Amino acid sequence: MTPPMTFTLTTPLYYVNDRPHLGSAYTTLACDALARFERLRGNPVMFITGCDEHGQKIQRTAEAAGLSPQAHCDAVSAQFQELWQRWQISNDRMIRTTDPRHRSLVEQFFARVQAHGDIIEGRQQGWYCVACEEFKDDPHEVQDPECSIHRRPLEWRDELNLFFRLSRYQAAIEALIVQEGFIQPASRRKEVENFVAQGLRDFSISRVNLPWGIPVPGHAGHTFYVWFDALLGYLTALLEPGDEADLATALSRGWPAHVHVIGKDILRFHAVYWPAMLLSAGLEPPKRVYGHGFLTREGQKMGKSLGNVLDPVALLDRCGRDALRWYLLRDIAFGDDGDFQQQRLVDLVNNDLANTIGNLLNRTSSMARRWFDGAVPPAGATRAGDHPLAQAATGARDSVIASLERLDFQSAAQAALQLAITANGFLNERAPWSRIKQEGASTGVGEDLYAVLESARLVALLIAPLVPDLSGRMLEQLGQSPLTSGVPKGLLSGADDPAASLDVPWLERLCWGGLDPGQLLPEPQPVMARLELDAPL
RNA sequence: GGCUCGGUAGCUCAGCUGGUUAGAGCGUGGGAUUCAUAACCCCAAGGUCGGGAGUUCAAGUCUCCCCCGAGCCA
Repeated sequence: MTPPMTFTLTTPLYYVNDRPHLGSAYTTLACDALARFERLRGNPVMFITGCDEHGQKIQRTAEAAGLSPQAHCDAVSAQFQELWQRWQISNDRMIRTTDPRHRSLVEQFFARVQAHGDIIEGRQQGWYCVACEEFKDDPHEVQDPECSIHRRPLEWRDELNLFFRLSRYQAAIEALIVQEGFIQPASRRKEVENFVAQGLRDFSISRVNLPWGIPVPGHAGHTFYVWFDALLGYLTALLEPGDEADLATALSRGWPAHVHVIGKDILRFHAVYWPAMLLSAGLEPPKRVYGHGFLTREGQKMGKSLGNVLDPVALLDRCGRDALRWYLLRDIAFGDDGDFQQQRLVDLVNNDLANTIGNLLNRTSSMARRWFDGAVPPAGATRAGDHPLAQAATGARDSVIASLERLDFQSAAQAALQLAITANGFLNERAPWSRIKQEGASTGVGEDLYAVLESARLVALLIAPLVPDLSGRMLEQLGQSPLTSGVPKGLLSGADDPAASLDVPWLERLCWGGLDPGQLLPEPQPVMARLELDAPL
């Protein structure tokens, strides 16, 4: 048997121009759920996140703050690092493009592209937006043009640059992007197709007079354009801690990536420029690129000027990990734009997590303990797969897995939730609290409770990739061993010992009937507190 | 200016190739219940499906025009 291929997934490499915002947390969070899911089903995972630290914008921001660019990058990337720890993001890597090995890999990559004849010299003349780090083709205003996105003045540049011959990849990129599933969600594919159909033009990959960047070998005074070096961070990140900075080595550690998850704004770079660069260097393009939507807040764009930005750190302190993860993943269709609404957050967390799921476990465990010696009751025939709740559980499991495979966290969450709703309905229908008073009903009541406890166990397992903490607390209440979805490879005792093998694999545990009758149940404690927000976030 | 998506109950959205009284969740109102985190379960109200014209026996569902919003490209 061949070992399963490493599932490599990446977040954007966040630009360290400013402190992390909720959007970055949202993307990373979704990737974390996906990474956990893949680990749970037994695949080796390489979950990469990191920071993009070069470019003029960063240089200027650092200057404005009276810091060296490096000191500025150190400070901001430390904030990202800390944020991911607080959110318990299970990334395997956190790459910074100022990593010395990165520079070496960029040079090797550049050499390959150059050897392929895809680097030419040219004159770049035009209006440049430092905030976009991009040349603009045709500004509206003839005098004092400004960037339509950033509302900042454009700067006139006239310099000799190196160009990447993107135009040679017209056909290759066209063929790539029409592939079903390469660009996701499919609704965004057209946009890229239109762009490519207009004809790909060579783009400049170097800058002069910009010290804060990686020097271009053989071209004194030139540094690489950030968009040339940044995504190579994904390759650098593949290196093991002790590896030499060698491109071939990196490639052997999990390339191509299964999916680059990015915000919709940078889809073009990931779906067009980057694959072309990879092809030029003789490397495989990623299997898919997923451009997710953006978050607004109470219907409005978040921005410094409006003063309505949500600070991910403060948010976490106020609401907790489970609440935020659940709300963001369960209520917002990942591919679409979504609106962050405080009331909605509270409603869903309390309804879904505290009332429906948490209370289901609580009430059932309480009854089982009271009437069945503090333990899981005898299952009788309910342990067979034809019980109505067993059927519901199987459906929920299939749906969760299928949904997560297509990054549809919303459907996955709803499928798991539906199982809890069904179990609550079943409980009400059977009314064990009334039946237990009847003579000789104990066996039947026990079986009903078994079925519901078993459903709760499966709900706990199903929500593990989405809300691992809550999942863990539920399993604990059921006397079950914990899952290890969040353990990056490097932190496992044996490097070759995938998390899944530490105990019974997740997929096996997802089978009906796994709960052992007689298993002692701890004293019920609410697994999810209701969220009370007295003041606006 | 060109192109692409949206505009369906208070809110967020489902409604496939046109076909009986337009659906879900949340919110709201009511009922039932007591095992449980004032939780669970059941029921109800609420929409001239952005506007107009057209095709059709029949249109949120197709065609055209207009209005509004978002986005990509220029």
